[in-house]
Amino acid sequence: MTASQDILGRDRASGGERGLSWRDIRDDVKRRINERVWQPGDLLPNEEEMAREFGCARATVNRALRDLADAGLLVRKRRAGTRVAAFPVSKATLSIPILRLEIEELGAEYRHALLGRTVTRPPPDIAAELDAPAGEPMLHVRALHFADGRPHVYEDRWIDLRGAPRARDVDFSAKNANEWLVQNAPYTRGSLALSAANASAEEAELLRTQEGEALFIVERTTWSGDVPVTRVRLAYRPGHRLRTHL
Amino acid sequence: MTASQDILGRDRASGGERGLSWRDIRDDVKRRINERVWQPGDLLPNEEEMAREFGCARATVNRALRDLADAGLLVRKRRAGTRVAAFPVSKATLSIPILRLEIEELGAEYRHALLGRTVTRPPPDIAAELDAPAGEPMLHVRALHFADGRPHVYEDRWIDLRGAPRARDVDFSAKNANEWLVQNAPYTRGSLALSAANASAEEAELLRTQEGEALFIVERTTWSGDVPVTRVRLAYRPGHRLRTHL
DNA sequence: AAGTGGTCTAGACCACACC
DNA sequence: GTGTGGTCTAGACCACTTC
Repeated sequence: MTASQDILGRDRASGGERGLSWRDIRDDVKRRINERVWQPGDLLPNEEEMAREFGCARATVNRALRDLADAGLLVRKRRAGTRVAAFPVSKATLSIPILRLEIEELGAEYRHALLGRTVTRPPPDIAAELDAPAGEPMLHVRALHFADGRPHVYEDRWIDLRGAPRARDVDFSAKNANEWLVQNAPYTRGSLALSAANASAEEAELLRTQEGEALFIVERTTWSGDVPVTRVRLAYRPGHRLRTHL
Repeated sequence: MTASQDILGRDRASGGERGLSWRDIRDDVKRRINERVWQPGDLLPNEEEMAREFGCARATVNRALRDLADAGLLVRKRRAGTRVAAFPVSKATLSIPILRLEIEELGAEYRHALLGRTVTRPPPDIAAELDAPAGEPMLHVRALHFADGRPHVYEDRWIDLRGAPRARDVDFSAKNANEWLVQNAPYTRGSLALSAANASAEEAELLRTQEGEALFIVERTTWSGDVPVTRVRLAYRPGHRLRTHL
């Protein structure tokens, strides 16, 4: 049996069947981009050629390059080939767990308080955001979520009873609306907006801070097909950071 | 030639080779979860069985289920099988382009102004965040980015000259630091934090707003291996929203 | 020990974009 | 038309986890 080396310098028996893993290839391509062997805008060899160079199947190269393209490092087009992105876009994935888990993962004790529950017509901006008829009454739920007894998030939520009819009969003082909806009102699409806002007098009092303090705001709206499900505005206590890695 | 129907009710010629696409399978599984055929926590059939049901190769089922697991809808473990996530985590992908493109995509004209460029020792919190020696001098760059002549973002950036040595000789009044670094100082890992802060007097003046206004803050730190590259704090003008979909 | 997902292979055809 | 990535297949072996 003769021995050979693949492009990464690994010894491979010539009779060996299994080549490099797609992670190996991904990492090597990433390295070449970082070391500027392939510069922004450069055209990479096609998949077949890379498969030959790496000594693996084309599907393996495809998996590796697809991964890098998903990460924003490569731009792939049929016929045009694969290029290093001219401006590699940082893509960060925000995982947004239910509030209880978010707080418990901080090592804090979770508690919530229902502040209000009414069925009423939402203000026009809320109805418009949900693409709902203006006159449609919705369930309006307001709650405060605590971490170790301190107010952590103020939740202001509108629930469309057509998208989540069973919500009408749920006791949201026992099970919070956030958690109930995640498990019982699946959505097919949603929008998310992150911003900053000065605390109103009411928000300041609830979050035990001063009026005007900068609050981190998360607004989420979800639909099931074309039917609105829910729209929520979360106001976090001052100093809160949403962290992730790149 | 006889005809049969696959599980989705499509007619398939019995001699036909090609089954459903992984997207078809993904969508059908997603539909069953939304319609609560499979409920949170439920165990799904294994890949081989699903491949038989769908009339496709196991690899195709794998691709579909892997996609749903990446999206947070399924939890997959070897030997234990595939389950519907008990608390489907919303995962949102934030694409963070360079500031010029972000502004141009709003349909606005981009311009930037260099406010300052010095080589000095960073304050302790910056050095700590970067895991850099406290005494190490860094390049400190401050700039304002305009959209249609209005201040849009205030950028306060520290550049570690060990991670990006060539930055010392770049004219950041011609090419902004954000763009230059993206193309010339690749990183292997980074952290991102989103928060809210009240505008300082200086920030208010630069962004042409009032002191105390709530500003949306993005802080990004990147390293190349263990070497710090850069740390930037972006303060957006009041009202800015970072949007994405779920 | 056994069952599950994870991955790789070799080959094939397809879809799209550019010519 | 032609070249590229996109996907599917059938089979195989592996890695991990639970039994």
